[in-house]
Amino acid sequence: MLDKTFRPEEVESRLYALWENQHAFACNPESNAKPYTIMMPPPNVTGSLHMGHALNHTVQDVLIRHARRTGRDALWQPGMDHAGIATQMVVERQLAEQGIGRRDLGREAFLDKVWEWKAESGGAISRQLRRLGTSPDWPRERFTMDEGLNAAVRKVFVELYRQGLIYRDKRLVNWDPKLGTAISDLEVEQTETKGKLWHLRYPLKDEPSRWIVVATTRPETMLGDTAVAVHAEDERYRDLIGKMVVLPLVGREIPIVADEHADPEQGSGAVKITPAHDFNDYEVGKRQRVPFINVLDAQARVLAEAQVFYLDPDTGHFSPEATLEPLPAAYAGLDRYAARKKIVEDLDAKGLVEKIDDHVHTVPHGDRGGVAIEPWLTDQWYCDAYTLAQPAIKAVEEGRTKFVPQNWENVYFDWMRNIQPWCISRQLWWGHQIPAWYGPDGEVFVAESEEDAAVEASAYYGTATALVRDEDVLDTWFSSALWPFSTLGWPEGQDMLARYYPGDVLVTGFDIIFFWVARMMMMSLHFMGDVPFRTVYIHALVRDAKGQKMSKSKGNVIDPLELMDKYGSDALRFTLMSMAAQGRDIKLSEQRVEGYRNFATKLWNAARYCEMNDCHTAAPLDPAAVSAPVNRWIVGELAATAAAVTRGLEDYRFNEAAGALYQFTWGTFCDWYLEFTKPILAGDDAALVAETKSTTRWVLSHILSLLNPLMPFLTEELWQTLSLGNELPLMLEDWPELADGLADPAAQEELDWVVRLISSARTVRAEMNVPPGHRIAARLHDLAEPRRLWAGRWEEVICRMARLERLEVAPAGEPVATGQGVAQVLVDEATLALPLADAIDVAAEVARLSKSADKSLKDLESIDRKLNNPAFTSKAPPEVVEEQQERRAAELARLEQLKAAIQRLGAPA
RNA sequence: GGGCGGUUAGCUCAGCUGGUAGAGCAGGUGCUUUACACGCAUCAGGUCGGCGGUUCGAACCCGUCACCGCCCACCA
Repeated sequence: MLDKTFRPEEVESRLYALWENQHAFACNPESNAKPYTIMMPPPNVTGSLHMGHALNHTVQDVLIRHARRTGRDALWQPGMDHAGIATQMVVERQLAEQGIGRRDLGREAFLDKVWEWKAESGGAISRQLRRLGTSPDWPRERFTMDEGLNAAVRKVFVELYRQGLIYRDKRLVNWDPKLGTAISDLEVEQTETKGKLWHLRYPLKDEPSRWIVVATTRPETMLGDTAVAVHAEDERYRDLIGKMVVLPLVGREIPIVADEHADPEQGSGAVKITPAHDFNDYEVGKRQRVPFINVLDAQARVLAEAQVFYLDPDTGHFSPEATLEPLPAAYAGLDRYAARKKIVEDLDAKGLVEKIDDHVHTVPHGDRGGVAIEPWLTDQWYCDAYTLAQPAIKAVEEGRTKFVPQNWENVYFDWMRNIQPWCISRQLWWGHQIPAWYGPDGEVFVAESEEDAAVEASAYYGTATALVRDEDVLDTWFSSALWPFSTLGWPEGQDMLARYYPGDVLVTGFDIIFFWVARMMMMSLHFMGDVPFRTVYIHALVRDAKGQKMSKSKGNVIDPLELMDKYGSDALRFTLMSMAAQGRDIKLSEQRVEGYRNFATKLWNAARYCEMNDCHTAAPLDPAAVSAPVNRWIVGELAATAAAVTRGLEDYRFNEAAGALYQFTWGTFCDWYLEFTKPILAGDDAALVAETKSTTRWVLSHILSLLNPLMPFLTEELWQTLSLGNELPLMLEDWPELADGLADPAAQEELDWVVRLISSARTVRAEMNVPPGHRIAARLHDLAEPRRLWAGRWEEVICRMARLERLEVAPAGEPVATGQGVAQVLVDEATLALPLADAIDVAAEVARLSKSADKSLKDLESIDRKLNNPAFTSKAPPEVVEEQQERRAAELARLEQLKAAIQRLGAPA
């Protein structure tokens, strides 16, 4: 006998082990079945399961479990991402606790530490994903730094380099001074910051008593100023264009130039130009051909000597070597903020600070390190994303890859059509080291191995020459971009690729459309010649109550593991599926999870009831051959539910699949069918009992089967405990495919009528405050017998109603019961008279019926307004008009009945 | 500045092709009805953000305004 409640903690690990032992998650490359592929977005090796993962992986698991059960050869490719910056930060932080810096260890030893860390604590998340019940093909798990994937990365890098799509360039990058690395545009977050706007006086060279005022939010960068720009049309400064100013504190002579960048409306209208420390100034510097002067080191401290670079106007490249120029010793080694303070003080002391305004502006910050980004002039590797983007744009335009919901395509297009060069090098150690080697003269040799590079170098130099490998590693997203094919063995093996590429669907949140989806599209199209997946399903982001992204640093995380401990994985999964239709945000409430835990318990108890009544051992059912109306009805309802669930899963409308199951299981099967059939099971019509038990078993089995992808543990446990299948676990059983035509409209209408009759009777009881135990000798009048399937079998209805409602229904045909003590219930053409004797308050009953009559009258008027409107009858489709006419007739009849009922109570209608 | 999404019951949200506004939770009332109190029954609760338009008919389509949120760009 089943326990009273489902205890997930006792079931989940046992069933999960069972599935894994039976290789139930494995794809089968040998089979003839049509493949179905989902590439798991590889979680960070540092990650722990958060709500976003839970949603993302539940969606994928539901899809893959459904595909598997519809006979597809399903591959859910799992894996993990090495997460360059995140992982290196974790390990560095641990080392820092022991007072060790990564440079103390050196590259090799540090990387050993990272691998050690990965072996010990990396991959906690894959255990947590198991906890969630996910069913990827675990033995095929890949890591972005597996040797096979490393080879793919090297090959892609080398090929793109040879095709001119990867190149090295000196330009301004987003530099994170805390992490000491370049980062891409996407890793920069704009943060609104309260700052100051300093108005500084720059004296003219020829007239030292006269000055031009520039406004800046970053006074410390003045050390690298190489011009002052004003607008050509600006009357205030027109006469100054072409004159020189002497840069205070530094003494450098710099020109006042006319440039469109200067906006007369902003600041003082004159803007200092620091081409090596500001992206706009960089462009101005190129236009005005002024020097680019770097004044900061990698930690954003002021240099002792500025590095001056000149741009060659012909080649567009910088001078390879910097010319050094001394900077004031007072600032050397100061952090940029300390330097700012001191520089402002020193300028003020000289009377060169005109004014200081409060100023709110947005400042770029690194998304990992959290410090302000420094635009910094360095040599980095770039990928020509523009060229790679063109086929990726076309593929979506042509519908070879579709976004669901489709509106995300616009986001994708906007970004792709304005795509910038992708900075792919990072000054980190953990990651794929760039396969580039330098000769003594700086000549670069890009090759898949050191040996190959050496061969190229000797050819180039004419003799064997020592090479030094580029120290940088690649952006983590570079290897992620190859994930759809690198995990399938590219470039070595082609078999898995041929079978499982391209994937069917990619499931992800919109926050990584740019980071990942776009780049997979670009790389896959370039190297595989085909899209990486046919569909991109974009789900909502799970946020906190304020709409903030959940993050550990904000401390606003709801932990899915805690929810699973408390309510079970199935409840969490079902909750997430029920909410999957929402817009962009999911605000998760624990109450909701609790509600679906209750749903799990409800189903559990329905199964327990079936077990107690030996329904689980009943004979198999041919659903087309059922005869009793109540059984025909539930079979039809189940068939409709199955169709809704299948449709929901196929259309990525998970909430509808979940909703249909919830509604049917609780609201139809438990609330009505099981109650209807209790008297049957207690009766002595052996054939009817047998059919009802078989039907009950059949419906329960189908509920479990349809619910299985959403609630794999509970359904599997019941399936196996009650022996509802044969040897196969439920997760490998065929998906229910029900024949058309199981719906029986007559039975449906009949049962619907009974439901309404009983509900109405209950309402009367409740509103009239009839004591619960009070039995009522009710009478049913005016039944249109020919319409009723059960016209000759009233005992069934009586039996049910007597049991459920403590009514004793007299056979039809007896005179209408009237009088002061009789409440009346109308259901379609029939009237149920409930003699309540002293229990009833006549005035209250009249009021109740009058309220119904009023509503009926109002509805009738509203329908009449429509029908009396010639525009409606002439323009609306005939079926809509007809529908309204039918409604009118029904409403009119109901009104008459209500009036009659009120009259029978002795009150004027 | 450009774009996207949202505004429906007290709360969280569904509502697909325009045709009688829904669910869960919370709330009120009543139930030791032998599957389930993680339950059963029942009730109440709505100007579908405002205004205008299209339409026979608008929560839904169009315009506009307000507020909330997100993305991109810029920010002297």
